[in-house]
Amino acid sequence: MDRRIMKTQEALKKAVIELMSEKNFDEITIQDIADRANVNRGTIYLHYQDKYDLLDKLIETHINELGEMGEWACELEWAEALVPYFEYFERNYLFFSTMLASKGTPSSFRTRLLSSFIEGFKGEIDRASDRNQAINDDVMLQFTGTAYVGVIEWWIKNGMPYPPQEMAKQVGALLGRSF
Amino acid sequence: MDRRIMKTQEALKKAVIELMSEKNFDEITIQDIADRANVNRGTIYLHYQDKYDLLDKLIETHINELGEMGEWACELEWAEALVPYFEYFERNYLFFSTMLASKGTPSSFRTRLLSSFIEGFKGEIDRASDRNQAINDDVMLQFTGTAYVGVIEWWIKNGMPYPPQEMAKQVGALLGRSF
DNA sequence: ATGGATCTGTTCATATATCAACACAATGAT
DNA sequence: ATCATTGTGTTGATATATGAACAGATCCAT
Repeated sequence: MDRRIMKTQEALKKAVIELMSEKNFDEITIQDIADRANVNRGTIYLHYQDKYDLLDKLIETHINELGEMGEWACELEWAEALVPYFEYFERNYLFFSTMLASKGTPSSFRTRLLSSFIEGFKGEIDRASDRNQAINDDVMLQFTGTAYVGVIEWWIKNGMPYPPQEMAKQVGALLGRSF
Repeated sequence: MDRRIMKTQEALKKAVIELMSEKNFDEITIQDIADRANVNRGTIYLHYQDKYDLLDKLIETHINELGEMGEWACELEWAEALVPYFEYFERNYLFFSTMLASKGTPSSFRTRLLSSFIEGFKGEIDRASDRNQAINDDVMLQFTGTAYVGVIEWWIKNGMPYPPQEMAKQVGALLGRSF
């Protein structure tokens, strides 16, 4: 991909995140975004339909990156496999805290995140032993998925009180217990 | 000036400063700068002759900005007039510390800075009273100029042990005493 | 010294970003 | 209601940045 495209899109996404942490998404104008990103207003339309599309693509980008990390980290123990995730959350703190906090966010981010996790969890259920015999996939996935999202949400909103490694270890233990 | 030019040049200058704080100027390659600035190698030649020209313009930019601050701040007491200067040094800490530290820097930055200050000091000498009767302009300017540069150099190299306001007050008092 | 590898400075065709201008919609104050 | 203001999305001409390729220079190990 052309360097200019990357730079422009990065700047735009960063700008939206920053602005959303300052005011409601509705009151953010295209010109605001352009100014913050130091980009011509028209340039935005070369990449996105409108500000909703921009927000959408921004979210999608992160969901996708999380998804790809999953494939990469399979074949690992939970406690280890989770480390890159929590590091990712930490690295993109402003994004996650904004998206999880912002009320006016269209297309609830939390919901999309949950779906993504549930999708990733499929195939992790231990059907070898019979301890999960009485538990439906639906129930299992919903249980672990919401649990996972919930801890992340708490961790982010509370300013990441523990380091990513620690979180990975503890949440990893709990997930391992559930599946 | 076109936004793209500004962004590119900013990125390039930032890249040079960073790289110079890591290795000797001689061993910095054009490709290094391009990579660090996330810019095509050829783009550099659209703005500068070579890396020496880039470094030169970088220094010139700061010298000029300092010069313009002088005109703006005249008609003020020294202690107040110096505040924006020290704030400027603080804001561009990496630049000044690198330029003052780097041995391999061609066209000694310290010398250019001194000339600039001496130029700015002209006209500040108190000829109204007769306490400076026996002192030549040359001597006065060289004295105060090197003193000023010296304190700045010390302040920067020692990690700015006092806040800019404090430095402005103290150095302001000393300069006022001299002129 | 010789050859391979890296760096330099330049060129070209092409892609992207810019600015200014436009018509139109939405908003808000009088 | 109306008018001025602000925001939106689009267009066209132009400026700048890009990547690839080139020839020559410099460096370095053999």
